[in-house]
Amino acid sequence: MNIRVRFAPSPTGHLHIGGARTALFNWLLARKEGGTFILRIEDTDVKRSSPEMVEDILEGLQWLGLDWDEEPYYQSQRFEIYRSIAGQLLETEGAYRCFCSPELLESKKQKARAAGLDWRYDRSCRELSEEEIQEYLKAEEPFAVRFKVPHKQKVHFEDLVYGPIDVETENIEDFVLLRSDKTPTYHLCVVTDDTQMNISHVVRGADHLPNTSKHVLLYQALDEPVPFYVHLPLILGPDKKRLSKRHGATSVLEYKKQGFLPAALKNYLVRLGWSPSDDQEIFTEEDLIAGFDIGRINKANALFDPQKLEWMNGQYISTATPEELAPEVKSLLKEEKLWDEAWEDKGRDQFLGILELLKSRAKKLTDFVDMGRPFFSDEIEYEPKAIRKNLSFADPAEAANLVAALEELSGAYRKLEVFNLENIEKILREVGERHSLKGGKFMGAIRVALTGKTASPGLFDVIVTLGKDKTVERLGKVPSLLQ
RNA sequence: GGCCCCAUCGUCUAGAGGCCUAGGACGCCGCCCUCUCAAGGCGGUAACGCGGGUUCAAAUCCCGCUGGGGCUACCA
Repeated sequence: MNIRVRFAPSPTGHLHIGGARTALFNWLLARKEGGTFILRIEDTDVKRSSPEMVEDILEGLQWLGLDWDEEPYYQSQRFEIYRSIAGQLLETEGAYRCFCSPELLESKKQKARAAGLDWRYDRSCRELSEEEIQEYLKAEEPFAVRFKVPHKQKVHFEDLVYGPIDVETENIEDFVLLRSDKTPTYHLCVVTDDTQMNISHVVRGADHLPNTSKHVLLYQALDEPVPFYVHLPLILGPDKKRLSKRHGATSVLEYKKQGFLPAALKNYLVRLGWSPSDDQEIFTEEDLIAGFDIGRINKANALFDPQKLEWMNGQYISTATPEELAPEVKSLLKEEKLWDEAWEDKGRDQFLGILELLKSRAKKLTDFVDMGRPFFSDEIEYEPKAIRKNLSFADPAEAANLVAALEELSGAYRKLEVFNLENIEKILREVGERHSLKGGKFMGAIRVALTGKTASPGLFDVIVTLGKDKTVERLGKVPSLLQ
């Protein structure tokens, strides 16, 4: 079977977590089966769609590496096609003209609601006589085209995730296909396009489950084959509510900005609603494509957990090589004005060494900037907390002792020919002992002097990486920092 | 309200009648490693919503309830 799937976002909003997951599942299915993944921009709502959002969606997909086949389709360029299908349905009496004005419908709706009744279009235009219709037409009354939902029938379809679903047509409204301004609605467009684009599997969010019966009816009226349906459980916010701006409803590009890796985000997303047959959590892209299986998609909605995403991202950063991380970190450093072109050539090894030191500690790419500041910049920010903890002494004698020890250490380092890990540690421990300073205490003070922080990579690594000159210089600043 | 869907640790999930004393992952807690913080290693915490059936046997099948979600637009 020739698998053709589509991701069909509406550019009325950003490409958010939920949309990205839908795109990912479509993409995985296509790539696994050697099928085709197409992108279709559903911009039929001219008022609410915007080119900026189209741009956001394309960029987001590109960032995630969800490459589409064929040129993207834009529904706004296909209005004539939808109109002709609507015309066809009018002819075959699968649809009818509705002359009710939106205002009239709104007031009917209000009234019904006030009376505590549930409202569905009352089909008052469905039985209009030919004369009445001609009269309206002659008067150039605007009309919408509504689908003629068959009476007392059962609509049935099989969803590959949710199984068999049956709905009584009595519960389905005569929905609008063409608005009175002649623009087509979603229902008409999806069915038309999925048919014309030969879509084999409709993979979309479960929020479309109630729409599906309408679509099946449309296929039947058009005498077209119904595609396979694969509805995906919804991703809800940590508060069990629909994804909102506070969590995942922001653009995936926001995650990029926050220092997430596309591979990590994809990996996290794929586990929302899908699980492998074993306990694997981290997947290479090849694993994912090979192991993806519609049969293992879950039915229950999932809650978005930012903590697990961070963990996942940290895993990807930890296992990445410094070379792989370098380009991303470079651009972040550039933004912060911390980038030095020397890192690209003669300082390259040192730069990579810094990344190596930090990567197991970083959860996000932006952490390289925060944690790496002492290495990338000479302007050290001394955390007040760090000074308080490691450079504060009630007893002046203690402070003097520390200063003396640091002076001795600086002197010894200055004279040190081979400034390597082994020698550095040996000297430091000796000096500490000579001044009766406990290892932790001494090193804590040095850590603050060198990095301004309470936490850093291993101190000896820091010293070697910083190099003799910077180490000595920073150690010399301690007296002015003491409290 | 009506219609549709769903229901295993706080979260993501494994589980397709006996393999379940319910497994893994995140988080949280503790220990180890240790110069701090991570990473890593080890251990712990914690769940089958409730009630009826069916069956020798039910987390797994059926029904009801409860709870949650979605849809209910001339939005998509």
